[in-house]
Amino acid sequence: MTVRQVAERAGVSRQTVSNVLNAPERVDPATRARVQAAIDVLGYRPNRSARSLKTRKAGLIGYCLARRPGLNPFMDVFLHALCGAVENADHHVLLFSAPDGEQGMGVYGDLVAQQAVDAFVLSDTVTDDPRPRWLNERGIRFASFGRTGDGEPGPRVDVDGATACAELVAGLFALGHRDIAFIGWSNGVVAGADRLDGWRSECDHLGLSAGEDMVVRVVSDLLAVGALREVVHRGLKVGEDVAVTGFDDSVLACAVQPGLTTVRQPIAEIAATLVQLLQAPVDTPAVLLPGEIVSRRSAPVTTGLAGSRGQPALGTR
Amino acid sequence: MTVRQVAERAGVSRQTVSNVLNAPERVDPATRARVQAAIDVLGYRPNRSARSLKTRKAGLIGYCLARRPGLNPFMDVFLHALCGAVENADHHVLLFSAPDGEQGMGVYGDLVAQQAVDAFVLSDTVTDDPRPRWLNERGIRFASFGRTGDGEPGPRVDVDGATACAELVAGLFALGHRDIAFIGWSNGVVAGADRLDGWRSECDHLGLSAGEDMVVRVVSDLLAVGALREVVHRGLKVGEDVAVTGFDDSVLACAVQPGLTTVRQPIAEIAATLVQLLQAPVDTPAVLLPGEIVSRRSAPVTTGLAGSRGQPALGTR
DNA sequence: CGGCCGCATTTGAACGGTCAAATCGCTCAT
DNA sequence: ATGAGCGATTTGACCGTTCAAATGCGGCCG
Repeated sequence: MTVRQVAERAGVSRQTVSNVLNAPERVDPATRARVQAAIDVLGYRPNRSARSLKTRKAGLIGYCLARRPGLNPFMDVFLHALCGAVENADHHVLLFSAPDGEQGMGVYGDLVAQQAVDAFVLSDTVTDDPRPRWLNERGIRFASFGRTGDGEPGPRVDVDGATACAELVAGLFALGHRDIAFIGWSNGVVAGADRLDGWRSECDHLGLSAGEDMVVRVVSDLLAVGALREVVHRGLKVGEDVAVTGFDDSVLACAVQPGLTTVRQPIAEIAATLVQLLQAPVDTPAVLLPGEIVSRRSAPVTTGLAGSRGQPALGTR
Repeated sequence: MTVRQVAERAGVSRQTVSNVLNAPERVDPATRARVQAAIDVLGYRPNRSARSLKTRKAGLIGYCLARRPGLNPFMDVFLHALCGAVENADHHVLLFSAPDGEQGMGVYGDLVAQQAVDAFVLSDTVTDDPRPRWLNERGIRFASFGRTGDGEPGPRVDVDGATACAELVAGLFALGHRDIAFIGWSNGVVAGADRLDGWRSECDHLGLSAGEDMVVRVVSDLLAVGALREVVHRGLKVGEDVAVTGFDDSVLACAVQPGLTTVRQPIAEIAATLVQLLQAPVDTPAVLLPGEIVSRRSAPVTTGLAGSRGQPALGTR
């Protein structure tokens, strides 16, 4: 099924069919309807390869899967959102894998050289991630999801961890807690630096201690579950004696007992923004989206915002 | 960077360059080396669109994301494995989403009509999943991962749930348990029917009761976690009074306390097999791969197989 | 010495679109 | 009546690769 066959059936030339699809306003409404009818009858769909060859656009966005599967329970839902957002732009997501660090860049480069993808979406970025710089140096379009170092080039979007953490601290304060510690990843990891900042500034604001002795560096659901378990182990009541909060709203958060209060990431917006940013200039400032605090029993904060009650923990009817 | 430029630099014709890449044996070793050198120097990578256009192969395998993100904790690691297996065949994975049921098939059809993908890998199949039949009727290549109804056409691969469940029952029996129930999904869901069979036959074999009153229909980690929690709630000791096993070896399995004994799915083999099966005739019988029992504290079975000890539960050093 | 075979390599055409420029048919002003 | 102007449509060329057929070139045989 080609453009010629449609053209023949509609009694027009191939270019007119092409125009109906790509620039309908150039075609006379009557002709347009006739061509559209032919397209519908024949079930014609333009060949992607042929179109790509001429337009020099693949219609695909590359996404590299994290090297450590299973570690990011958030990835599943993120991919889903990304896929949807990309499809809204009449593109698709091409998955691939690559070695860690600098040497993995060859794969990125090859994909572009082969014209297999038009741009990349980066996530799971690490400290000194070579990707933003490498891609930028070669003029390859991309957009990052969170967690890149501040100096890194390229448009990026992230959840406003600072504000969300500050709100969590305020919420815990309102519950009567006065000793609020911060457990995060090891010092080198970029992720969560802003969360630490948010915790610290709100603690300062409320006159609470926020020294290094209070920083153990868990701001992820995975780490929070570990903390939660330790609290139980010591015979303390979670949500009363000790409140625990996470950061992700993964399945884990509602799977554990008691349900974990976390910050839900506005994934759909994140994905949509990423797709927009693929068109944006490299020097576009980072877009920060607000996270939504989801209150569960591990720290029954009230956020004052409507509709922020999370799904109940699993298994409790 | 085109095949012509490489040809010119190597002092040969374009076709010879093409042959070096696609049929090296047809080219004289000396010429081949010269061309290869030119390719390396120039960093030439063949244009995928142009190649696709001529060969009528997209070099992409379509994979539809499950409509319910977050429900399948296994998906993350599966996608990773699939991606790797597909890349070994010099292809890539194209992600897409589609509405449930019959109406979603339009998306599958369009992708093929556009020549955007060569074949599909199906997973997350449901009862009366229209996809195998629909694709088969149109001669579209695909391979399914588990859980299709028995009558469905097309090659498929699955984990041998029957054998794995039988082994679990035997392991529990050896631990002294005599009342072994089966909790599974609701009756309609295809998934786990074989697991139920395995449980039943081994119970019969050991002279244990396996009537309908013992069937509650959890053979997934998610369900197992619920069961586990209920046991704790009733003040019973998991792993001693009551043993609980799951089926997936998801992150959940080692995140809960005590760690959950489950069946690890041989994901890499599954993915590799799926890719192989894409070339196989539609009437290829289903490939069953053995699952590996991972013993944790929720049911400390000994399987007699070496190396089947799972990662320790999270947080226990 | 001419013709034939086989291997290595080259040439022409085609894959299915889209871009850019050309053409067509009308209207309207000169 | 002529031609400029304009919108709608068509034609020619090209994107980069591979297939199929053609060509060139030795060696071998008769």
